[in-house]
Order: sequence, then C-alpha cells, then structure tokens
Amino acid sequence: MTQPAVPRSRENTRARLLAAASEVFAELGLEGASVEAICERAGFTRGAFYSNFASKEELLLGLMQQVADQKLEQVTERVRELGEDASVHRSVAELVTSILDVGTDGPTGVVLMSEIRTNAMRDERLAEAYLAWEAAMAERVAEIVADVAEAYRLRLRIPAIEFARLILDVWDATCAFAVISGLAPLVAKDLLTQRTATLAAAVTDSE
Amino acid sequence: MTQPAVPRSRENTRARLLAAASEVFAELGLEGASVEAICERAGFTRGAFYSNFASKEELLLGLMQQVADQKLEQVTERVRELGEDASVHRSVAELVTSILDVGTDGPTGVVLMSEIRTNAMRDERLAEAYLAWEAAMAERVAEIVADVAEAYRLRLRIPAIEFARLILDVWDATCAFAVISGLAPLVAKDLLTQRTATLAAAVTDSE
DNA sequence: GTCTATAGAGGGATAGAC
DNA sequence: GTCTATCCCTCTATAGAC
Repeated sequence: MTQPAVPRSRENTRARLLAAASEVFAELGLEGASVEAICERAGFTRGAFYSNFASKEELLLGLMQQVADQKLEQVTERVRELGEDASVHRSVAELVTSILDVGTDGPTGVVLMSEIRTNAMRDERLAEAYLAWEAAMAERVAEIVADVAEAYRLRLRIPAIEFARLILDVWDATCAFAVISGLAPLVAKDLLTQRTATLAAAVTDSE
Repeated sequence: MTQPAVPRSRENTRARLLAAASEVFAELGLEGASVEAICERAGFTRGAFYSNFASKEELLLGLMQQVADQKLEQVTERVRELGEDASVHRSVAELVTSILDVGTDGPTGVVLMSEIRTNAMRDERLAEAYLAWEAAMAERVAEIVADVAEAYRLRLRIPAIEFARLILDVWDATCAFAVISGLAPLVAKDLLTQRTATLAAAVTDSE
C-alpha cells in the first residue's frame, strides 16, 4: 500500500522541518529561533524551508496544529481504551497513573506548549487555534472523568467539565514547575500523579 | 526627608526603563523586544540604557525581581488586612471577590508573567527567582486560606498549602484564558471569581 | 525540490563627546 | 548621566543555478 509515486519527499521535508522547529522553538523561544537554525537542525537550507512554508509565522501555525492534533488524539485514544477496559483498574490512584502517560510530556513538549500559550496572547490566529484545542481537550478529559466516576461510584462535587479544567490547569502548572525546577522525568511524573490524586480525592466523595 | 542630594535621576531612569520594558516585553516577547524599542518607550537612548543595565538579560532579571516583589507585597498586605477585618465579610463568595483584587492583573501583567514563566524554563537564574517567588506566593495564600477557613468554620479537605497551590494554578490558567480570549476586564474578573468560588466550594465542607 | 549567494534591514553592545 | 556614531553580527526573504 506504500505508494512512492505520491510525492513523498515534500511531506517528509515538511515533517522534518516541523520536528526540528518544535525543538529549536523550545530551546530558544519563538523569536529567538531563526529559520536558519531550524533548517540546520532538520538538515536543510533556507531555500527548502521557503519552498514549504510561506513564512516563519506560517510554520508556527502548522506546528501548533500538529501538536494540538497529536495531544487530542492521544487523549481520545485513552477515552476509547477506558470504555473497553473499565473493569481492569483497581484504585483511583492506579487510574490516575495510567491516564497520566498522556499528560506527561518531555521538557521539550512542555516548553513548546508554554511558548505557544504565551504567544497566543499576542496573535489572533494562534489564539483561535489554541482555544479550540483547549476546549476539545477539556471535553475529552471530562468524558474520562464522568466515565471513571460512574465506574467507581464516585460522586463529583463539581460538574465533570469543571473538574476536567481543574485537572488540565494543575497538569499545566505542575509540568511547568517540574521543568523550571529541573526535576528528573520520573520525579516529575510522581509529583504530577500525587497532585492529581490529591485533587481527585478532594473533589469527589465515595457513594 | 526627601534628599535631592542623593543621585535621584539614576533611580528614576532605572524605574522608567523597567516600566517601559515590562510593556514592550509583554507586547513583543522577550526576544522580540529590542533594547532600542524599550529605550524609545522610556524616552531615552541606548546609551542611557547601558549605563543602568549591563545587558538585556540583566534588565530582565531586575524586572522579574520587581514584579515578584510587587505581587508578593500586595498579597502580604491583604493577609494583614484580613487579620484585622476578620468579621467584616459575610459570605465566602464576597471574600473571594475581595481577595481577587490582588490576583487580577491587566493583560500586560498577565502576558509578562507568562513570558517570564516560559523563559524561566530555559534560564537558570530566572528559574531561581521565579521558584522563590512562587513558593512565597503559595505560602501567603495558604495563610489566607487557613485564616478564612478558621473564621468561617470551614473544614479543608486538603492541606492549606495544597489548596493555595490549586488557587494559584487556577488563577494563572484563567488569567491566561481571559487574555487569549480577549475577554473584557470585568468579564475576566467575573470568570476568575466564579472559578475560584467553585474550587473553594468543592474542596471545603462547612462544619 | 533543494542548493548557494546576496540583498536589505535591524539587532546588541561599545567609544567618546558633552 | 545621557547623547550620537559606529562596529559587527544575525536575521528574513528572494533570485537564480542545478
């Protein structure tokens, strides 16, 4: 089914440039990262870049879209899995840990999202994409929350969507804290699990 | 007690440069803001700038320190007031509203803090200052939480310090959301109040 | 589709006059 | 303490060869 006839290099070059951009943006910031540095990282020159993207801003928008799609897909996938395996997990703590694989990013991903969020405050197009992604994430997490609450007979003290937003806020802040503190990945994940579990315990009652 | 003998202009120039920098940084980002643009906004030239700051990075560090001190002072002040007026407020909602005057920043302040947080992920010196500030903020808010809980006979479902971190996380995320959405200041404050009140209701029980 | 070469603008930082 | 003038570097984007 692989068809080399379809212009493959173009997609490939685009993908490599996007991957390189996400790294360099995370390392140097959106303004600090030069097109030259991104191309060098991807193994191309600026000519190839401008053949694939109209401008640096266009690249950023494409990157935002890619990151948002990826994360959303991961979480949606987890929602689906949870629907099938509802009876496998035992404790809420285990559940949290299991779901957290999705919420845990490497430092690069965390910095990149933070960079995008900050710049969405200044750029309307970026803002639109960011808000759509954020809303979709909250909905998916709310589905998980509702499913888990039903399966484990937990009473939510606030609506599922509010709970979902709380979780996402805590994840975001905790990931940022972990990166700024220079915490080792495993330590960071422990912290994330702990804070999520504390939150979950605080806003639910067992029936 | 005002002593014009003490070199007054130096402090004044420094202050004006810092104020201008906080605006331009918020508007264009740390990398996007040129020293020239900052000086122009402050009404000076680059010569004056380099007489007051060793480099652009040094300026950023000074700005971070200033912002952190200001915010911390505001919250500490509120803690003190609350100790004196403990019996004046009636409902938790009113309390939240009253305290929120502190947590509410203009868009410029929100963008600047977001910019600083993002860059703290890449800069060790900035990280150190940011973490110290964040920890101090959490402590102060925890004091408020504990005081209010005692005065209103509320049982906290999680330790005060955890509650405080939750509040700060929600404030941060909500302020960011408001700016990205382009919400009017009053609408933003309503949202902030509502989300804080929801959180407070969820993690406390009345005795 | 990707390269090299280059235009054209703007950046950070310094030196020295006032 | 603040100014002007300047050095040197890096940046984005384009033009044209391969």
